[in-house]
Amino acid sequence: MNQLTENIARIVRLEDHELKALNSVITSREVDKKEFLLRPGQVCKATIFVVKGCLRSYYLKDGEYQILEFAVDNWWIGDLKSFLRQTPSELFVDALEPTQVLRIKYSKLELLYEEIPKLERFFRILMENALVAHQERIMHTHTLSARQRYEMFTAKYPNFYHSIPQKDIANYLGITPEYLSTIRNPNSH
Amino acid sequence: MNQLTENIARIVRLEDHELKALNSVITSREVDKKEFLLRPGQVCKATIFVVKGCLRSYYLKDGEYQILEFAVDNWWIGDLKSFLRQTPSELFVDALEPTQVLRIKYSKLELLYEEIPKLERFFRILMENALVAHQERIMHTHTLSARQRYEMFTAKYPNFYHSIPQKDIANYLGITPEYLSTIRNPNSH
DNA sequence: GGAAGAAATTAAGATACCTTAAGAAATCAA
DNA sequence: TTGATTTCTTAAGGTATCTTAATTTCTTCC
Repeated sequence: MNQLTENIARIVRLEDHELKALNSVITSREVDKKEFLLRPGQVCKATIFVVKGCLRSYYLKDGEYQILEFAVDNWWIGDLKSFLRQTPSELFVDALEPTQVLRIKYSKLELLYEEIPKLERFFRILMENALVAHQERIMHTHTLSARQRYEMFTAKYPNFYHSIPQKDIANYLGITPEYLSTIRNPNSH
Repeated sequence: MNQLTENIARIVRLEDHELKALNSVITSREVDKKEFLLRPGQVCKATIFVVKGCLRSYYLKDGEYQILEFAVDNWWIGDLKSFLRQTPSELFVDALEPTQVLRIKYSKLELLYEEIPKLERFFRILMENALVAHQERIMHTHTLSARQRYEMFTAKYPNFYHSIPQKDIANYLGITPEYLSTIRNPNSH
């Protein structure tokens, strides 16, 4: 068992032979800080699970970068659209710190779904939960001020937010680093 | 076959007996304009599929309503979080026009997943696609101006946007109806 | 078909957040 | 450790979008 299969086993019960089949398609990798796992134009061939560390995904629009999401311990990342359709990605994925990841290739996962129907269930539930989180994020951007969104962020990632550069947090929240700085200044309250 | 099973059959091939089992848990219903299918506090007991018409989901924050999404022909709606966890909802779901819907109860769907593994695949894929759409919506709110988001909206719902009140489109886009009005004014270009 | 209500428009003043810029602090590389 | 680079802070002026409010247009419903 590794951290990924443990995560799966928390949702669906896998038989020994299923665990074995699953483990045979998981590859491990250490990612250096600032190293890229995906760049625009490449097809996202594998889905990435973070064992320990922090990755981010972002894209370029009019020369500016925009972060889509962070992935910390026990979460998944990649370019979902590119992965699902095996089409060229529009996202960068890189590491904010030295990070250990596990990966499953698209081609292997497709076969595995046939072999292990419970894996299909796991990913259905994973996608459902991710969708709920995205809906909540959309609600927060519509209903909360920049300051409130920052407070939500620090509450959601209490162990991580100090190791993510402030300008990246600001970018993720959709504000400028200068404005985040004024928000954080206690005199601004 | 109905419009829902046709939609499913486009993604996964169902045997006759599976179709039959599926159809036995689908209930049909006409919804009047302004009629509610869900209110905060209620548990979202069924997932809703729109055959024809238009529903919306929204919530109240500080006395203001905020639309989360619209569902038009061939799309699904509800309070996903409430549905998945069978906990009290925070959302309203109501009809913007007379709408025909099909519904599947949570309790029935849970059983059906055991009986028809292909249904699990269908919903995995449905959730994946919805997640991609939500990611794109988040990217657009961060990268596009209000005017560009409005143009995306009319391009995405060419057959529907004129039947949705402008104030609701504005609300969905996260702007005021007054501002949408000035954006739409050709003199503002 | 007309009255009452709701939605859309227009405009003026207000505000949250942005841009630019410069200095201070932290991090990185050698 | 030190110099170079990146990040963070502070502040002043600017812009997209909001608020309020008044007017017009569109719906609803009896």
